[in-house]
Amino acid sequence: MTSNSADLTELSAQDRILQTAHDLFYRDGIRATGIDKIIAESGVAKATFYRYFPSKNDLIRAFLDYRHQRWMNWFEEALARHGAKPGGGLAPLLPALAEWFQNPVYRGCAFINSVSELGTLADVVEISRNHKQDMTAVIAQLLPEPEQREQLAIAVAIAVDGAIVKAQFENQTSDKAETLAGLAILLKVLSAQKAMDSP
Amino acid sequence: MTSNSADLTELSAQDRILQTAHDLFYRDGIRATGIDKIIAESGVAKATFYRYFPSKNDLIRAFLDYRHQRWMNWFEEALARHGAKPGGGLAPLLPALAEWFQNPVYRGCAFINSVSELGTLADVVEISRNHKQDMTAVIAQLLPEPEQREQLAIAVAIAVDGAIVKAQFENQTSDKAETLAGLAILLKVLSAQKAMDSP
DNA sequence: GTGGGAATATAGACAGGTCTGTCTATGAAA
DNA sequence: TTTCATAGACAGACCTGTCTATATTCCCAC
Repeated sequence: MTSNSADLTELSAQDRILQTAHDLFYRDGIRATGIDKIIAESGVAKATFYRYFPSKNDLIRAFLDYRHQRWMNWFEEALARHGAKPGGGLAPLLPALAEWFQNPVYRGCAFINSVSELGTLADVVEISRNHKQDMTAVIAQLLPEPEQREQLAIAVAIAVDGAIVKAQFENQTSDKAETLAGLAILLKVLSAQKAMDSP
Repeated sequence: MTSNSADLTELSAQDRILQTAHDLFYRDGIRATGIDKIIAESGVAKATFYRYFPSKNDLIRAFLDYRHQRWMNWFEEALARHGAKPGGGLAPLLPALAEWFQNPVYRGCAFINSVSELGTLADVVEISRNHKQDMTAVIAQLLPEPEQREQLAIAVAIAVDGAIVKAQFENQTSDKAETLAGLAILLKVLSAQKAMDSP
């Protein structure tokens, strides 16, 4: 999920804007990033910017959609890399998330950040809610038991979101050990949930 | 934890500013709230504002300290109201948090929101980290086992933070049933953790 | 080959709004 | 008189969005 800003030259103007906005919005915050900065760093003219994104709010929505796509792709790919199979259990979650948390550009979940920052915009909240639902659906695929799978997936997603937040509070250069240890406990007890409930 | 804006008349100018800022920052966001709006709603003059808060950043820090105090007081009081005793277990957590999540002005955790919005300000992150440590310490008091109490408290705090975030994504007027059900599962399995580990 | 038009792009001036912070003038209470 | 307060003008920075002028490339017709 690294963004290679050096590769902007081969992209269309629209993609350059979107990728630059993605990086700056994620790093510094949406409101903290003026459109002139995006324009300067993506190397487009103002008229081009407004051709593709008629307003900043349009760009914000595009950013969230783009982020959703990228993140979901990464999430599923990282889980698979760590051995995920349908119904195979929660084990791949921890190393996959560790990968993300330990990325030097990590600054939490773009959707949580956006709702925090722009919670008064209904479509930001809607997009973010949908993102979390999709994340929860992927987690549900990991769970072995069809019974109460949805409920358990929600509980796991809550644990994941909590870890995402806590990792954001840890020093950026740290290995997020405390967060990962706490999440490990949660995933362990949630995995053991079925053993307890099985007759 | 209701703020009664109608009671501002009996407060000092400084407290009026602080309380007004608290309400507006929490409701709309810090950057979304200009100082002129705080000034207008607290009924002070600009010179008075700057007498007590030499810059907006000073006000933000004061807001976070004030919020910390208020929230921690509420948290401990709500747990006690729901039957909390040292070592008495996690049961009071769910109703206490339900109380908060179901408050019509609920908009998540001010500290999570602030880090999301202003993550580039080091002292905002520091204050927020300290807040979470204090919250975790209160949670630790609920746990019965001295062994691994710190680790378990961290896991519980992660679950709580996840629920805080998810409740913010639910519709503001809803009863946050999905979040509370998910959190209930987490607290149940975490509470059962000791039973599993005890010989 | 040349010229013209269309499409897309660049650089950036400009208007108007919002924001933070500085400051003046005045008023009220002790 | 001192202290603390009010109302609000003002400067400068930043922001979003509108618009002008210009440049480049491609395609087509002559």
